[in-house]
Amino acid sequence: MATANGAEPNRILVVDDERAITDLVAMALKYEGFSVQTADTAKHARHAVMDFRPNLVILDVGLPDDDGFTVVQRLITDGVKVPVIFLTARDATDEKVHGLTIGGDDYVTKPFSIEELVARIRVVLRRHNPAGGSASTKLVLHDLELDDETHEVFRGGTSVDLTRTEFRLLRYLMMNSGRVLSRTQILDHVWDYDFGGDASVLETYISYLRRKVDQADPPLIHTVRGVGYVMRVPRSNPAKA
Amino acid sequence: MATANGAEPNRILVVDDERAITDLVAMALKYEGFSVQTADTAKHARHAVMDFRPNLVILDVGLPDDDGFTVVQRLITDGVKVPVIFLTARDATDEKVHGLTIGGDDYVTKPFSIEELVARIRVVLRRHNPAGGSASTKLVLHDLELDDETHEVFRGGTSVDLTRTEFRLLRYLMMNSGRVLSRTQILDHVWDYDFGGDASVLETYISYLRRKVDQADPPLIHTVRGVGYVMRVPRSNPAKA
DNA sequence: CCAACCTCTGAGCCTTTTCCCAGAATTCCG
DNA sequence: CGGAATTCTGGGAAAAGGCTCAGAGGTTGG
Repeated sequence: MATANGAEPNRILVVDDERAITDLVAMALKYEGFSVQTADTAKHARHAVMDFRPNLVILDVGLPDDDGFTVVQRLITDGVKVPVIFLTARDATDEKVHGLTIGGDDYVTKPFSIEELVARIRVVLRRHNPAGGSASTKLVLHDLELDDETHEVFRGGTSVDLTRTEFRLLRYLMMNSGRVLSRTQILDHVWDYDFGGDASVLETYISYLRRKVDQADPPLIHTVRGVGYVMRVPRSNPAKA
Repeated sequence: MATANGAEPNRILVVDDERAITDLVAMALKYEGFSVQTADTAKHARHAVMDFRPNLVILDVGLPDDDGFTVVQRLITDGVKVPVIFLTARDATDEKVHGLTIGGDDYVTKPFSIEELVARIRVVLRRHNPAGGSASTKLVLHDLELDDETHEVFRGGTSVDLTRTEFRLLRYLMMNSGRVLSRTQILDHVWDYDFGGDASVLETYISYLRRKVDQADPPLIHTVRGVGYVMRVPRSNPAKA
């Protein structure tokens, strides 16, 4: 949840000149329970910061009127202290993309997966919000643990090595444990937004995950035929003697 | 932490006429928990010292209106006693610079790495603040020790020789042990702020470090594929709940 | 001025990961 | 039970990521 038990939702400002990006991100974040505003230029961004007072800014460094670093400098000058997650192009050999992580901010390269972005948002918000921040970075389901910060996964106390995609998929499933997720939903969240491939990858990765983390009893990853997948600890089944 | 369990944060005044420098340093130091103010001339600096009462001043010697040496003399005349870290250009082999450090102060040549500057700050503050300064200068992880003051590194009691870059990299990794650090993050902190190269140099240095300090068992430097690096003593069994 | 040392680059090599495919297995339903 | 739809899984090709080495260029100190 984006809010700590009923408190005000966190406000997030999304700044990018590509409409497709802001729309995509805004929709995803709203669904996550955040309060979202968007801006498409550095100028609008500065106004929005003053006005909207976001708890976090997602900022494209390739803005037409100003680069992201400058925007942040201006904010600091204005006395505004707000964490930033930068969006950078994959081929960012630019000098512009330097020193961005100095202030404890983070960055995500385009194209990204929604899941990845949301995960980063949570990490940054937790770091900057020690108040409600005793919440750990760990997801737990039965004897399966996933630690976002250290990137470690344990099943029944034993460490398991996962690849990046496996890790993201498992995180998404665990975050929504108990809820049945459609293939499309999963694909849209876990894979990069420009993924054009076949949906069967998902099945492959489910298979990988089952082999790596779901050999133990009881199984936690369940197929809902015709619908999708769900993670949960199965209710005790009396049919079995 | 910049503060000893909840005490007042240390105040640092950053004086440089280049806006990019003060911003960069201010951002980094704020994130480290210091309280920071900036000034861009000697005149402003003197006012800020009176006003802000910093515990430490970071002072460019190449100020437009006055050189750093004079600024310090004035402060002494005014009866203000505050440690100073001087910023000098790389080619300043002047005796002047050496003269500057006689008061237990220190100096750092531009361009510097954030990591290096922060390390120096801690050393100077500790020296001038023996009160709360029982914090040791040693970093320890398993049987690996790094002593900031003596610049020595031991693995399993055996001394290891590191070059400057190796040492800085190792220090940064150890300081953040348990946390996965991205390549960009490491580059931003450990390499000089004007470094324009690509991340492959980091891989080279990781390789050097592994050869020099991580041949022993268990390995402490771990690659998190697709993410970055992390130092930790591997655990196959986490604490049970 | 030379020698030693350090930093960074680029290339080659190897490993891992991702993705796609196709056949096997499972489930559903009449 | 049989057939269709759906899901699972192993194989393999292509791409990505990471490691190491040799050497160029720069700096330092004698």
